[in-house]
Amino acid sequence: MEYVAGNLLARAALLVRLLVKQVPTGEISRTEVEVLAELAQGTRRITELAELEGLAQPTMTVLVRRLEARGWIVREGLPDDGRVVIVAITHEGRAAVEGFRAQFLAALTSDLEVLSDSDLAELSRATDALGSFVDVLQAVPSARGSR
Amino acid sequence: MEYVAGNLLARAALLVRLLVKQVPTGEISRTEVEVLAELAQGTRRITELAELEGLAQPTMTVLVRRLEARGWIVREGLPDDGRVVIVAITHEGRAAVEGFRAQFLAALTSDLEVLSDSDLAELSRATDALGSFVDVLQAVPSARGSR
DNA sequence: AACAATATATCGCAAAACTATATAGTCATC
DNA sequence: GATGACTATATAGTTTTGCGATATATTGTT
Repeated sequence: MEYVAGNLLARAALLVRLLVKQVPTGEISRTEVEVLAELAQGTRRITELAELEGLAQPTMTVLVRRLEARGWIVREGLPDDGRVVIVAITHEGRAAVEGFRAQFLAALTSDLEVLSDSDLAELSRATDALGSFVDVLQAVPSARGSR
Repeated sequence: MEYVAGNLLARAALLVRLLVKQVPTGEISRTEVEVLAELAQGTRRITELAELEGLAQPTMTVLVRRLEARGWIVREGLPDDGRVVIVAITHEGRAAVEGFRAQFLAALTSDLEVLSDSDLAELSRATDALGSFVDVLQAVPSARGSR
């Protein structure tokens, strides 16, 4: 447990920086891709998105506005409740996510090729493990009100 | 390979944001901790540090200056070469890293406790895998000149 | 109707990183 | 041993990305 606590964050953060550096990110920011990827699984409210991504609500409002301007998402109202904004991904949005992934894969291929099969398998497992842990963190409201 | 390329970055980045959010970072920034942790393994030049951390050299210059002001590192010249700055961690610097880790562990414990033993073991493996991959990325100079 | 609560939007600001460039020191060559 | 190319670090200015505080609009409650 000490091991994980002492090293996971640092390594994950460093990994992110190094990976980002490899790819000429282009038109779309990392956070934007993540939001789009989240939306690819279904519509969300602004606040919901913010919580899932670990961002403040005002940040998400602005981000969503940007995505809308580029035609990657649409904002719909909820008939029952005029305050709510439902965000849904568009076809163009899905295409943008796919495009980013393809570009990223291309840029990363040279790095991944260096790895042995077992290293790659290990990295794949690690990807799963991170996903599970993210789910845990998203589930635990921690210092927020418990919804 | 597509799986890793498509998901690793997004999950790692999200994990970082969620984890950071859990800890009242306090006096020291994440990047600072990482640099100190790197220096705990031995002295480095400014440029070397920047490359290892995936940051631009001017960013590292400023960062190192901040760390020096707090007494966490010292800057030494190289007798042979007056241009070079050798950065070394101090006892206080090591203590700062330890302090951060302890604080981080405390904040994270509630999250890690939720996990089963096997999940935790998996996360530990993931931490290793990330470390290895980071090593690979640091070794491949990619779009830079090959030193 | 008045008031509290909720969802989103706006505003101003701060941190952290970047690019471009300046400065200072070294090395090679003449 | 002076000159110019090269290298290591520093400085300046800007951009990006996020935040907190607060405003606005809508809903629910008494």
